[in-house]
Amino acid sequence: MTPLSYALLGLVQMQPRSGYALRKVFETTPLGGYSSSPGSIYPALRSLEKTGLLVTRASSDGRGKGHYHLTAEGGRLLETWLAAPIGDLGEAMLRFAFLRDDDRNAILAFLDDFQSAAEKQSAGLEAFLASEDAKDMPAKARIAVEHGLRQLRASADWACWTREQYATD
Amino acid sequence: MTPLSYALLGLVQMQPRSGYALRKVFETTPLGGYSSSPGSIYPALRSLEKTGLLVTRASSDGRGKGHYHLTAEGGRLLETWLAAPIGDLGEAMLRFAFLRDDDRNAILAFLDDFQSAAEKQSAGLEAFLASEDAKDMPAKARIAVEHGLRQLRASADWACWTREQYATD
DNA sequence: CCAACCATGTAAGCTGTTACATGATTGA
DNA sequence: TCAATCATGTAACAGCTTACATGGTTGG
Repeated sequence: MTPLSYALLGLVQMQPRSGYALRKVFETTPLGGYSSSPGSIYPALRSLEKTGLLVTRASSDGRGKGHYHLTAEGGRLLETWLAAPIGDLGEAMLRFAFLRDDDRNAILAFLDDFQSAAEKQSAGLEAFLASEDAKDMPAKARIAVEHGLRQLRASADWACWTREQYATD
Repeated sequence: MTPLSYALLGLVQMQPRSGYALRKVFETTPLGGYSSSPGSIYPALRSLEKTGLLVTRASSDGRGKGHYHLTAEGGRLLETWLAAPIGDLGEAMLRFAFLRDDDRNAILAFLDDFQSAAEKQSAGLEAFLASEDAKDMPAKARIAVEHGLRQLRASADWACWTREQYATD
C-alpha cells in the first residue's frame, strides 16, 4: 500500500471512475505529485483489483473497462488509513483531503494531531540547530535547515487556521 | 544521478570521508531525508566510484576502505549541478547547502531564482484554485491545496529573508 | 568477556520512470 | 479524413527498503 494506492482508493470512494478518469485527476490537479503517466497508475489499479480492494463494474456508457468501485474490504482499509496516527506530514495531507466532510470530530482530531506533529518536528529541528552536530556545519547548511523549520511552522499555522474554520459552529 | 548521489558528492567535496562517516551524516542530520541505511548509500558510492566521480584513498589511520575523494570529473559534475536552473525546490535546497561560501554572486543568483520559482509555483496553485477543475473538489481538498500554497509562500519568504542576510556587505 | 560501535557489504522484492504499443471514437 | 483524445496497457531499467551477513575494535 503506497501513497498512490491510497490516493486511488480515496478518489474511487469519492466517486467511482474509470482508470482513464483517475489518470486525468492526477494530470489536472496538484495530486499529480503522487504519480504521472499510465506506467504507475494502471499497474497500481490492477494490483488493487487483484487484492480485492477495488472491483470494476461496467459503466453506463459501456465504454472501456468500466468504472472502479470500492469493495467492503477496500472501504475498511481506507477507513483504517484515514484514522491512523500521523507520521509523515505529506501523507497526512493526502489523508486530510479524503476525510469525510460530515465527521467534524474526526476533522478536528486530525487537525490537532497534525499541528502537534508539525510542532514536534519543528522542535526536533530547533534542537538539532542547537546541538554540537550543527556547530561545524557550513553556514548555508544551517540556513537550509532554517528553511525546513519555516516549512514546518507554515504547516502548524495552516492547521491552526483551518481548525478555526471548522471550530466555528 | 539521483539526489542521493549529489548529496554524497557534495559531502565528499566539503571533506573527504569514509562510507561509514557519510552514513553517519545522514543518520545525524536532516539530510537523513535523502537516505537511510547502508542499503542505499554503499551501492550509490560504488556506482560513483565505478563511473569515476569518486576515488578511495587510504585514510591516515588505515582503517576500513579509506576515504572517498572527488575526482576532477566529479568536481565538474558537481559544479554543473550547482549552477543548473531551479526545477524542483527540494532539490534546490540540497544544492543551496553545498553552494560555495565565497561565491556571493552565485548565492544571490540562486536566491533570486529560488524565490521566483517558488512564486511561480504559488501562482500556479492559485490559478488552479480559481479554475473550473477546483470548483467541484470537496472543500477539504481545496484546503489541502491551500496548505501547499502556504508552503510555497514560506519558501519564497525564506529566500527573501536569506537574501537580505547576504546582501548586507 | 561482552556489548557497543566501527565498517562494509549482499539479496529479494516492490515501485516508479520512461518509452513504446494499440486500437476506438469524436469533432473539424 | 485526419488529428486529437479516449482508453488501456507492456517492458526495460533504475532505485530504494528491509533484512540479513560478516568481521574488527574498543571500553567497561
